[in-house]
Amino acid sequence: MDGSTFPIARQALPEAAAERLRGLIVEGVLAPGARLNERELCEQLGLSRTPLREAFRMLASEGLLVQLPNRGAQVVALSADDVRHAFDLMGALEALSGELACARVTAKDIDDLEALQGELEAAHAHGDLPEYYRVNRAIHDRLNAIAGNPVLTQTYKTLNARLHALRFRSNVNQVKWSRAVIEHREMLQALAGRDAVRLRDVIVGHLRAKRDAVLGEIKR
Amino acid sequence: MDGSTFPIARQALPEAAAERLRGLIVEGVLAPGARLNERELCEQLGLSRTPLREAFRMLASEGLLVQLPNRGAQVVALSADDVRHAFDLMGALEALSGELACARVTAKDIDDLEALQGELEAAHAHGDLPEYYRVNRAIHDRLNAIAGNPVLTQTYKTLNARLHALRFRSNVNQVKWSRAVIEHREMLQALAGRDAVRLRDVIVGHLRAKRDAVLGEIKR
DNA sequence: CTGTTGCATTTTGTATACAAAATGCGAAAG
DNA sequence: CTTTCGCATTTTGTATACAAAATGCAACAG
Repeated sequence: MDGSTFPIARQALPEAAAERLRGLIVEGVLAPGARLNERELCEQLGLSRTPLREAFRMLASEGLLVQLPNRGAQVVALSADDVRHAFDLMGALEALSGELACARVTAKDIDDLEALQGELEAAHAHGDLPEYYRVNRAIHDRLNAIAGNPVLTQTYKTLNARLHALRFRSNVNQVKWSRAVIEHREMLQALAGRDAVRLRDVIVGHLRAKRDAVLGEIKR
Repeated sequence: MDGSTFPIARQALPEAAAERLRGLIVEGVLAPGARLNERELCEQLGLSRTPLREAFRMLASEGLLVQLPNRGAQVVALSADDVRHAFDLMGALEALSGELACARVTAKDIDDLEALQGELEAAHAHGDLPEYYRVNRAIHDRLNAIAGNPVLTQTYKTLNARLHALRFRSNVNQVKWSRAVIEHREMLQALAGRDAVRLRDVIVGHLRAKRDAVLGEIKR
């Protein structure tokens, strides 16, 4: 056995369908509130209703879909309160990531994060918002990985998918954007100094600002 | 329409099955690592494989089951590390509950919690461990409800189910038990004084102690 | 006696068939 | 002209049928 056996498991249809749908929801192709027709999706995805419905159940458990009795599934539409609540929780999750990371972070981790911070500031300087979001996400994911808590990571990823479903890739205003960059630098400093208390404060503040920015965009 | 229409939706088979299985897993009737035979469960629950499999997907998303390719579902068996990680996350969730609760708690809430605290101390005095666990859970659930964050509540409940699946209803030792009662009183004091910072510290410490107690029991 | 191979049986994964509920539209009544 | 009722169609929910993979056991080779 050389490990190169075909891992193309042909029984992963529900997982594959869920993954695909997750992408479509997060990218906004399937808009919030959109109703999902089973037959239609079956044809598009090339599978039958049984595995598709199992995928629906998974996504519903993740909070990306809501299933109405006898009326099928639809993409979740978050209210302003939902967003507020989700961001509050996200703040607690990321704060925990930071605390745990302080106890485990290595010199290489810091180097990598400083490189990412450089990319972040470059994206900011160029006004390249998509790139900024990409690097931002990479930083937060990296911090989460350093924390080394798979249960936390799973919870974080699930909640993140729900929030990304908002498509809040809106233009934040310049002042808030600059603030966010500064907060990222502060995060990195606190982490480098293994200052868990300060890191927690910075992260919670960072998420609070992000929450308010998103809520402001939503109101429009 | 008087609202008394039959809410016995006959299409809730997957939910009903999931609810039932969740109970069996949490109660320990279905032991960690146990493999679930679809046919067998179908007969016992009185339904066909289609809705049962949808229930499996839900429970797997909640982390109560693991599904192996072509080898069905089995009850999750948490490692010591899993328990450690789950409790660390639980600490962060409950700490957030406490912080949010400080900002929303009413006089009546405090009264109710003080009554529960009395029940808790009575259970402790009588050495009634099951009753202690019941009241303990009631207190934590109440705190969570006061926080008023449904996203948090959902996450909390799901994680709680996973931990209860451990059946750590083992006898904690007297010293730790007494400490827990004291910590509960401190929690209540901090909440009554709307001291979010102190409440957070007490809760995190409380969960850390609980985590270590459970880990100690597991090692046996 | 031990280990492996091949086959029968069981179990899982997917597709399809059938029943019940919801939906949409047109006709009829007010 | 609006509203409501009824029916045809669509869509969802569940059961079953079929295919592929896994499992267990017995026979055989070493």
